[in-house]
Amino acid sequence: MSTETIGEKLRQLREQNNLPLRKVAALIDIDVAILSKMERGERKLTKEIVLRLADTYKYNVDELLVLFLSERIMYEIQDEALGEKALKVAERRVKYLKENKGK
Amino acid sequence: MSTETIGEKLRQLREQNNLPLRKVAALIDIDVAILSKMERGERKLTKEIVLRLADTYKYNVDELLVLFLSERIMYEIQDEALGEKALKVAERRVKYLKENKGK
DNA sequence: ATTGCCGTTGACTATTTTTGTCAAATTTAT
DNA sequence: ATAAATTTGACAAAAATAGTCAACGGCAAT
Repeated sequence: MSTETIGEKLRQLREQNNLPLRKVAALIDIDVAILSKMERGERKLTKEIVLRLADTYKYNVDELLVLFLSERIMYEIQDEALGEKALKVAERRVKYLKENKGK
Repeated sequence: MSTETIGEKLRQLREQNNLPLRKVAALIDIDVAILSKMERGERKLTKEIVLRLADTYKYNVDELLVLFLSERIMYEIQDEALGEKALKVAERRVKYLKENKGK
């Protein structure tokens, strides 16, 4: 199962491409320090950065985005006893909205 | 199905208790304007406020918290095509973490 | 029409969180 | 050892959030 964080995944991709932080940071136009922190989960990623990295590594964007979003979701319910219930409710509500989209 | 927002739910509860914003705001120690905005979804609620309101209205805390959390979750994936997938992945990951809690 | 009560709105400030920049320190590889 | 790569922390800038306040509008009763 995909138990890795998106940061770990991104570092893995970078290493597979044999690219140093320095180069990737230059390519996607952010500071090396920030990229380093993002890979290690010390800084939050943004959707924009994820997109640029997917492009840089030529990797499946959707897979990365799902990982990215799921992590943001998990962040919202961290340490919450009712987290799982909230997730289920959110799912039902999203589905409901979709069915009745546009009213 | 619970299709209402937590703001709507809270307003409903307040009205059922025949309490004016003014009084509830005083009870939970926030400004009337803020409470008004929270009930209408113009301002985000905080967990703390939800707890105080549940207490004020003597209403099921967990139900309100789940509603509150699910809304925060939905906020994270709003307009995201991959939202539902991300929710499912988040669920699986949360379960995984739970099973291996404490490592 | 005035008073009183309730809720809404917007402008403003303060506070907190997030983001960006940089250089020094540490680690890793050659 | 030295050079490249990465990590770390301090600091400033910017953005998001939260709080305060007063004016405004609706409505009912008189």
